[in-house]
Amino acid sequence: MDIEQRIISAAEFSFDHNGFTASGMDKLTAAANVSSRTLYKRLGNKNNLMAAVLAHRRQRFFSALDGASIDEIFAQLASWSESEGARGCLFLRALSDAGTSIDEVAAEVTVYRKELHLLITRLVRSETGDGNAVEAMLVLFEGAVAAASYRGVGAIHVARTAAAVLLNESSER
Amino acid sequence: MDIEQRIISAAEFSFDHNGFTASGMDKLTAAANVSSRTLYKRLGNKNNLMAAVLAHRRQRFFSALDGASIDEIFAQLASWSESEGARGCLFLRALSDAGTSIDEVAAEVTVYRKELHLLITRLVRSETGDGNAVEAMLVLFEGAVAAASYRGVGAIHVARTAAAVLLNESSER
DNA sequence: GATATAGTAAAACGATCGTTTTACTATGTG
DNA sequence: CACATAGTAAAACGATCGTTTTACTATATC
Repeated sequence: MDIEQRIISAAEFSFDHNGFTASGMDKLTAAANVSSRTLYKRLGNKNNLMAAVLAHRRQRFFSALDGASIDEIFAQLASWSESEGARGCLFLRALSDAGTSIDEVAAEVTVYRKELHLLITRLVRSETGDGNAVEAMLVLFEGAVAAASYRGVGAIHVARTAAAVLLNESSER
Repeated sequence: MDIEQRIISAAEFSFDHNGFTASGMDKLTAAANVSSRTLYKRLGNKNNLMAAVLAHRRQRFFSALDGASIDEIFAQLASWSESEGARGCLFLRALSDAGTSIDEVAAEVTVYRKELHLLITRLVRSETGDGNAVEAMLVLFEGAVAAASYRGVGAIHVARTAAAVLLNESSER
C-alpha cells in the first residue's frame, strides 16, 4: 500500500476513535507503522495531517452518499453509521478538539459543509422544484448524525421518515 | 460575588469561546481574577472545574427552556442562541475536546442528555397523548443547535416550523 | 493581641507533546 | 562501484501545561 495513504487511513481511525488531541504523534506513527521522520517528511506536521485526514474523510463520505434522492441519502447515512460507527460528525469534532484557530482544519470543515449543503440543495430542488425545504433537510441531517451518537442509528431512520413527511408537505403547497 | 461562582462563570465563558483544551489554567485564573492556588483549593483540578462548569451550564440552559410546549421550547432555544451565541452544543464539544475518557465530564454530558430527553418526552406526551414523536423532536433539537453554529439562528426557526408540522401530522393519525 | 483563615504573587516541578536531529540500513540506479 | 533516495530507530530539544509549593498579606474571630 502507498505509505502516505497508510498514514492517513491509520490517522483517520485514531482521530475518529480517540480524538485529535488525544492522538499523539507517537500513537499515529505506531498505528501506521512508520517512523516519525517519515511522517514529517511526507505530511509536514500534525495540522497538515489533520487536514489531509479530513479531506480523505470527505471524499470517502460523499462517495458513500451518492443517492439520487433525500430518502436515499438518509438510508446511506444509516448504512455508513452501521459500518463505521456513530461517534458524531468528525468535522464538528475536529473544530471542537483541535480548535477553530487552526486554519488548515477550519478550511477543510468549511469545504465539507459547503459540499453537504450543495448536495442537499441539488436533491431537494430535483424533488420539489424549489429549495424551500433545504434548510430543514440540513437540520435533520445534522440532528441525525448528532443524535445517533448516543441514541443509536435508529435516530437516522427517524430523521429519514421525518424528511419524507416534510418533503411531502412542502410539495403539496 | 461568590468567588467560586466567579471562577465557574468565567471558565464557562472561556470554555465556550475558546475551547476546553485551549483554555489553560493561567487563562482561567486570569479571567476569574484569582490566583491558581485559590482555584485549586476551591475546585480541585481542571477536570472538576469542567464538570462544575457543565453542571452550571445545564442549570442555566434548562432554566431558559421552561416552556410548556415543543413550540415554546424551540422559540426559547432561538432566544438563547441570539443572546449567548450559537457555537454548537457545549456538552458535545466538551466530549470532543476534553475527551470521552474524562469520567467527570462524561458523567455531566450523560446527565444533560437525560434531562433533555426527559423534557422533550414530557412535552410531546402532553401534546400528542403518546410519545411517537419524541425521537424526531430530539433529532430536530440537536440538528437545530448544530446547524445554527454555521447556518445562523434561522436554522432554529426552521426546526421549530418542522416540529410543528411533524407534531400535527403525528396527532392526525 | 494572638491566631486561624483565605487570599495573592510567583517560582518550580514533572510530565507530555510536537518537532528536529543524529546515526544507521536497504535499495535501486547511473 | 559509487551514490542518491527513502526508510528505521532513538535520542534530544524546546515549549506548554496542569499542579504544587514557598513566601507573604489582609481579615476576622476568640
